[in-house]
Amino acid sequence: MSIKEDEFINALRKRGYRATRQRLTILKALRGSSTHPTAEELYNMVKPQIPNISLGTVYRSLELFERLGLLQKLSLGKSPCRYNGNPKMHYHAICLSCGRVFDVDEPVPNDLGRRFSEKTGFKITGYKLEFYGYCKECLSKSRKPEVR
Amino acid sequence: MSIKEDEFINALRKRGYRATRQRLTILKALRGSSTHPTAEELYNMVKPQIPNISLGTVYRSLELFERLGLLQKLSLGKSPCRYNGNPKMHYHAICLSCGRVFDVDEPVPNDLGRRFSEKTGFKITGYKLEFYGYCKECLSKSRKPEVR
DNA sequence: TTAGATGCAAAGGGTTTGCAACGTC
DNA sequence: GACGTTGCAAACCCTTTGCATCTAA
Repeated sequence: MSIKEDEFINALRKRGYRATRQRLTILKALRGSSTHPTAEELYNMVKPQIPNISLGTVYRSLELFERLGLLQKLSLGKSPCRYNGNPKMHYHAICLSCGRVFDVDEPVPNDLGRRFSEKTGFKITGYKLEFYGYCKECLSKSRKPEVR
Repeated sequence: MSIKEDEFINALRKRGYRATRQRLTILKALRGSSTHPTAEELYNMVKPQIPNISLGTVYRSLELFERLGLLQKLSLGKSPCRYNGNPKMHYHAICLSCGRVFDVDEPVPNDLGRRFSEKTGFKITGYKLEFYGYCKECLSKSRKPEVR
């Protein structure tokens, strides 16, 4: 865990960013969470350790982490964005009816996007795969399922 | 084209929604556009034909179309959401530096998500695959590329 | 006829931002 | 000491919503 922390600190310094207590604490909270917390949830998770941290700092850190490829940002319908700091890439399935986010544990085609990258010179640092549809519960409840 | 329009009208009526001029016009504008317009861009595209249409109606229609699986909504960083009405599924590659959206014309693994669906009873109506990274131009310009 | 849809405009709220103070290097 | 970062709170602006009116069925 501390080895990873060093890696993170180096990754920041290498690019001229500072390894502040706020950033370290936020990333640790994100990594330690198996859910996909919102910015506000992270704010509350971090507050016991840094009581006067501000929500703005959380947003600024998350934006930086995204640019550094350290997390996945999930923009769901109306609800606030959720952040996935799990280094293991995985898919999500999002229910269009209740809005819940499900993890999908399926193998990832490992050459996904390689051809595009070679053809265009686009450097892929990450990807996001989201399935949309309706979860079991909503399907059984809905009187008018909007399913193709 | 008119056949497709009939299909759309039926899809709406079947579920108790009305086939209004606004909805038909908005969907046609979206289908006829190869870019991924924002709600406001669609609003301006439709305005010549329905001068007193409101932005709220555009948003409400787009939200309905999404629930019906007729479009793909793309939530990009800070910019407003973009809507992809191209019936042919495709991927996108989003540059984290300049924010541009590139279409990826690569074959889609056709059984993606099938296992998850069978296992969990989740009914998949669509999916979204986005690559993140840095486009050629930004890579060559950037003095401090934030690339892993 | 009547229930769903629209137009309008105001409200909403997640996210961003300016600036002075602070902390890292 | 210099400059990147934070805290605070106000501003932003995309998106949603309430309500009277309209219209598709």
